[in-house]
Amino acid sequence: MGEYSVARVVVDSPLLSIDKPFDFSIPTELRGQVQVGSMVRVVLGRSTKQHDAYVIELAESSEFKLRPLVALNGPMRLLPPNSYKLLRALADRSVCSIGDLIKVAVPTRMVRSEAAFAEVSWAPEHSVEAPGTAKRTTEITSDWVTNAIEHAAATTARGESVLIIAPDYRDQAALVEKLQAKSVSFIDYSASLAKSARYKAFLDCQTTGAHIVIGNRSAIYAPLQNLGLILVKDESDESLTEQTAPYLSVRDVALLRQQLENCDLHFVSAARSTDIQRLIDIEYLQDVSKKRPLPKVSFDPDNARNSALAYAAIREGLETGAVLVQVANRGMAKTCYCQQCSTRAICHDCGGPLWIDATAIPRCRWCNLQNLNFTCAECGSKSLRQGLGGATRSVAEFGKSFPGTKVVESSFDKPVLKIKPGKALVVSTPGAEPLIDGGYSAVVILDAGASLHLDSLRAAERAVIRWANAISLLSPSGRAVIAGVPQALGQKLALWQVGQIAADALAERREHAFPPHLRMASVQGELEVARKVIAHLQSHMPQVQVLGPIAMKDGPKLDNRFVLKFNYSDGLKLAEGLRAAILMEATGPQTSAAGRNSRAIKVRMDDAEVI
DNA sequence: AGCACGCCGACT
DNA sequence: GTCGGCGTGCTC
Repeated sequence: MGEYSVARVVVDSPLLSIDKPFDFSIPTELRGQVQVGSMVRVVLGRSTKQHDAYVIELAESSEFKLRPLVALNGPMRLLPPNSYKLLRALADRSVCSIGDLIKVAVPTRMVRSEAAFAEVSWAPEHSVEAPGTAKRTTEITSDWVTNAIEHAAATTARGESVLIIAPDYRDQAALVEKLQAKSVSFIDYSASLAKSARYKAFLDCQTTGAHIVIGNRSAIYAPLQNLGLILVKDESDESLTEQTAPYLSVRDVALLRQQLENCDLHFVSAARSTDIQRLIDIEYLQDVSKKRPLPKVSFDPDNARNSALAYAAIREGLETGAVLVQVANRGMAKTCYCQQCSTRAICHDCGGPLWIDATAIPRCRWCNLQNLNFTCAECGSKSLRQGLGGATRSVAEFGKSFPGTKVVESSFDKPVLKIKPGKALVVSTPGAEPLIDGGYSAVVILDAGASLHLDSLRAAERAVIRWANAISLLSPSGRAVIAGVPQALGQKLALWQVGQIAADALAERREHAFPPHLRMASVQGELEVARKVIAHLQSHMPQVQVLGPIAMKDGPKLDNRFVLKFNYSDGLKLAEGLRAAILMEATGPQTSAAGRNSRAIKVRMDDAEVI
C-alpha cells in the first residue's frame, strides 16, 4: 500500500478549455519518484504533441480511463502545493489559464543546476495555521531600507522566511549593501540573474531555513515554504505590474498570497497610492506611519525653467553638497530639439513646439503643421534630434547656468545607481535618482506641472509619488523645491500631507465612479462574439455595468471593446462568469466568420489602458 | 493547439 | 461512386 498509481496534473497551456486537472497513470518504473509538485510530460487528446504538466495530487484510482505519463522531468518539485493554490486562485480571478501564470512564476528548468541540491534538506510541505494572527500594514517612510531590515530581522528571528520586493535594481542594491554589511545572508531573486542562477535561487527558496528573498515583480511567486512576511516597496510603481497577460500587479498578488499563507504583509513607500488609501479606508490595511520630522518643502507655481526659487535652492545646495534635480520625462520623449545647439525646436509658422508623430514626421503641437524643412532659429542647423528622456536637455542647460560644477546625468536608459558625497549637480529622470550617503543638500523638481496633465487618471497620483521618492533622498538638513505645481497641491506638499493627497484623489474617483473606488475590466474581440459573451454574462450578473462597444484597432484587425464596471465583492464571481461565457460562446461551434480562434476574446481585469 | 470524425460538393 | 474540404468536438 501507499504506492500511488495515479497523478492528477495541470497542463502548461494557454487554453482555457484544458485549464483543469487531468488524471494520468504513473508507469510502474516511476512510482515513488513522481511526487506532488513534479514536472512531467503528458500527451493529451488525439494530438501527438507532448505538454509540460505539474502534479498537483497523487491518488490510488481515477474515474477516467487513463493514459500513462510520458516522462518525469527531474527530481525537483517545481510547483509545490502553496504555489499551485496561489496560481489557481489568481487564474480564477483573472480569466486566464494556469499555464499563463506558470510562465511567470516557474523559471525555466536548468538540469545542471539540480546537482547542487542532491544533499540539501528540503522544507516540509507548507501548512497554513488558523487565519487571523497576521498583520497587514502600510507605512509612509523615507528610509525604507532600515524599515525593511527591522521587519525582516523580527520575522527570521521566529524562524519564518521573508520576501522583499522592490521595483528597481537600485533599491534592491541598497538593501543588499546593508544586509552584507551586517553579514545577513539572503537569496537574490532579481530579474538580472542568468537563467541558471535564477533556477538555483528558485530551488534555494524551497530548502529548510528562514530565508530572506530579494527581488522584483516575479519574486512575489518565490516558492518559500514558511513565509512569515511579504514586504513591498512602492507597490504602485509600473515595473511592479506584469507587462504580459494577465497583467497582474505585485500588490494584488501579494494581497492574495497574504490571505492564503496567513503571513504578515507590509507596504512601504515615500507617498501613497489611491489603491492603498482605499485599503486603509476599508480597514483592510492598518496605517502604521510614524510621526517624524517633515522634509522642508517649498513650492513655486511658476513654471520650471525660470523659477527663481528653484535656482536659489540649487545654488545654495551646491555650497554644501550634492543637489538632485528631477526632470519630467513622461510625455516629453518625442519632443524635438536642434541637433546642434539643443534649443527646443519650434514651428516655423506659429512658433509652437515640434514633436515627432507616429509616422516619424515632425509636427507642430499647436497647429499640427508638418515641419519638414526645419531650420534652428538660434544656430541655423537643419537637423532635429528627438528628446531623450528630457534629462540630456536639462544637463546642457545646467552646464551653462552653473559653470564649473560637476554635472551627473542619470536616466532610465543610463542609470547611475550611487554617487559619492560631495558637490555635484545630479540631473535625473524619475526612478533613476542616484543614491547618496547622507542624502542630498537640496532636491528640486522641475516641470512638475507637465507630469500632472497627462491624459491618464493616474498621472497626478503617480507624479506625487515620484516627487516624494526624490524628496525622500534629502539629507535631514536639506530642502526641496517643487516648481510648476498648482497652488492647492503645492500647499499640501509643503505641509507634506501625502496621505491626505491620496485621500483627496480617492474621493475624486469615488465621485466619478472610477477605479480604485470600483473595479473595471475590458472584454475585447470580434463584435458578434464579444456581444454574445457580454449577453451571457449579463444574464447571470445583471448588476455589472456594461459600457460600449467601442471599435478598436488592434494591429491590422478591427476589434470591439466592452468595458465593465463592478464592485470588488463581485470580482471573483464576474471572473468565473466571464470564463464560463467564453467557454460557451467563444471556443465552441461556429465562433466567427473568420473561423475558430483560440483567443477570440481577450479579457483584461483592471485594464490600466481604460483606467 | 492539434487532430479525427463527419457531412457536403466536384473528380480520376 | 469516393476524395477531401472545413466545421465541430474532445482531450484524463
